[in-house]
Amino acid sequence: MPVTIKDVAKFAGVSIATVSRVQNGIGQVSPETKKRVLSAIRQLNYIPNKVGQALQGQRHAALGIVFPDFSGPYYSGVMLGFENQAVTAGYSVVVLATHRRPESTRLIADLAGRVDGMVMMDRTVSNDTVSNLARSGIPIVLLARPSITDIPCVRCENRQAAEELVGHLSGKHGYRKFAFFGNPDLSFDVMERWQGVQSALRRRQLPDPELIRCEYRQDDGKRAAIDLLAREQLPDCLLCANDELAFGVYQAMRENDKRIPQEVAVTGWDDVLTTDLVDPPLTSVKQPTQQLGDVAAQTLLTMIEQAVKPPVNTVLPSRVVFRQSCGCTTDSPPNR
Amino acid sequence: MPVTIKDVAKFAGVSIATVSRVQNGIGQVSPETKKRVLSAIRQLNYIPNKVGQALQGQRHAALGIVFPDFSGPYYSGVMLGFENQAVTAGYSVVVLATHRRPESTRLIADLAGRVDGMVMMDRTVSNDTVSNLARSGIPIVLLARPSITDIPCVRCENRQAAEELVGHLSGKHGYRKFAFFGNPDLSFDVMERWQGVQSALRRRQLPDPELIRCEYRQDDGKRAAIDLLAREQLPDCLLCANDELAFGVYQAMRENDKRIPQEVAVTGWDDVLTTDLVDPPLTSVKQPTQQLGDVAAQTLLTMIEQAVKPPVNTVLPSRVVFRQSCGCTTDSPPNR
DNA sequence: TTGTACGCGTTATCAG
DNA sequence: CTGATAACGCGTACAA
Repeated sequence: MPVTIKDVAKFAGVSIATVSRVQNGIGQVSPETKKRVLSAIRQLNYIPNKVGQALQGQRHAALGIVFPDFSGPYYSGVMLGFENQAVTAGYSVVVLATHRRPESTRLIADLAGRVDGMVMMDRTVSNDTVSNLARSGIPIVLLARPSITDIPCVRCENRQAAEELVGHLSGKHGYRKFAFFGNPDLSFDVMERWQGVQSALRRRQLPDPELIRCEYRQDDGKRAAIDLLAREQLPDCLLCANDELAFGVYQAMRENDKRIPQEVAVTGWDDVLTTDLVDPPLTSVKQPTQQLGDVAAQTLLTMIEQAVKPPVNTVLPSRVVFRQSCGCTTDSPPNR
Repeated sequence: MPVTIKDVAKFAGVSIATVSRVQNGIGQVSPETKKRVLSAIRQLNYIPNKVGQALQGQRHAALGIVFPDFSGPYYSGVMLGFENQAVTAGYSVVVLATHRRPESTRLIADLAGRVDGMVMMDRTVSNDTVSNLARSGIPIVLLARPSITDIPCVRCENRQAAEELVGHLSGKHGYRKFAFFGNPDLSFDVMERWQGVQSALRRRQLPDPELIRCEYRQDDGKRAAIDLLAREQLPDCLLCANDELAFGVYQAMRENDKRIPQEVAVTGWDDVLTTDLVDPPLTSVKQPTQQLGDVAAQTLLTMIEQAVKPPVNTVLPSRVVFRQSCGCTTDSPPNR
């Protein structure tokens, strides 16, 4: 049903090659036939078939991006940056969320067959799968996930932010007993945050933090906090691996009439849009999500188009934003 | 560089057709050669090329989805539902955000060339462009946008929700002067919400609401609210076209020491994740975003696979969630 | 049971 | 300047 170059050629009374020449502006065509061809193209509303082009040109003009999930503003930020760069460079974007599906390895292999390069985020598949894929020749960039062999990776700084956060909480507010909400095994970022918090406390000779293992959604944080409230004594401060967990903790505290930060301080991570509107405003660590997508796309495009090796490690800076949930009375950053 | 069916055939010492037969389980192959072929496939790590398959099968095995933008939890909800259905049905998902780009018409035509069907959301391109595209034969589903000719559309209910919202605000709280934040020209949903509010007020013989024209982001709401605060008298209640606008209004009110809902009531729309955690908890209208994506994908798949005409109009129910920003003292829904 | 040959839509090459 | 033809990778009639 769709109109092909063949149809145009027949309609204009010329050869396929001539239509192609006009279409792509390559080679010599007499003004007269050119006009005839262009008119035929317009009348038939001919659009070159992408699949034919891909097959002949050995190029998909598409980039893939693999997420573990989609929920939350973190992912939309990354996607926004990635899509923007890709489309500007003339590529389509194919998305895939693994959702911890058992067949995700197959799905990713499929994806690799329809794109010129792909970005893989965090714990989407095993290192082995990534290595195999990379060895097969397709350009790959890792996102929020450590580099494997020499596959480039782009991520946010976590350890120094943890250091700054803990320094403030212990130094300015005098907290000693910390708990960390999150599951380091589920995400490389969470792992780094947890380790950063641990070493920052050790460096100050403070007690080791307690790990409250929970997933990454609001409900998970709420449940974990309710469990915690059953104890006789609360920690001084709850460090949450992301803002959604912190919001869940807020719910649990509100429903149990516990006041933040008077009875327990809370901090988040990512600094999503509404952190300054919740009650109390949430102290969090700002991540440059959109830039993360930007840089990942640019790195990938460099690999594809120039066949030049991009930097293996790109680390984007994070920044702690102090608000009132940590015990501060104003929203401004502290003078250190 | 990638290994093709040709390579496998040569390696196994059989014809291309035989490899294809084994690969797709169609036709008769002797157990012996089958084993040889399978071993070759494994050893060479052969993965059928999607482009070749697409060209020969006249099928992309991909769906497209076009957003005006990506920001915010509303879009990620829709995307989540859509991607899930598509992948389950064996399709890849190609995303595109128009961002009011001037070349969006071309970008969408491009997209149409690499998918089997596409969903177009809200005000991404003109009705004419959509009609042309549909006439060219590609299955299209409209999302949060009225049906054009007989192109199926999926959307959320708005007018009845507006009626319920206004009924509560005027009936229970006695508000009379309303202002509506948003730009009805930018989105069909906003248009319906605005019209719904207008007629609900008219039906009650209350003064016409004032339209405060602003875009859809938090900053826009904040700016518009600051302008409003310069007046001598505020309206009784500010109805925001989405939650982000409402959050912006919150910021403006907080910075100017105005109390919600005592000095002015505020409501949002969409009911994103943190509406119950802001101060005060935001009264909003819950939209089934994920289901929106689900149903859109299913409708599209019906059109593609069964060549059967799906329902032209699918309207999913919305639900008002009453919290404290409208003047209620508890978070539970009112008894009407 | 297996192999040959063609078509899908495009671009590139080569001969005229 | 133009047209015929090969090639990309795959599936599938058709022939052996």
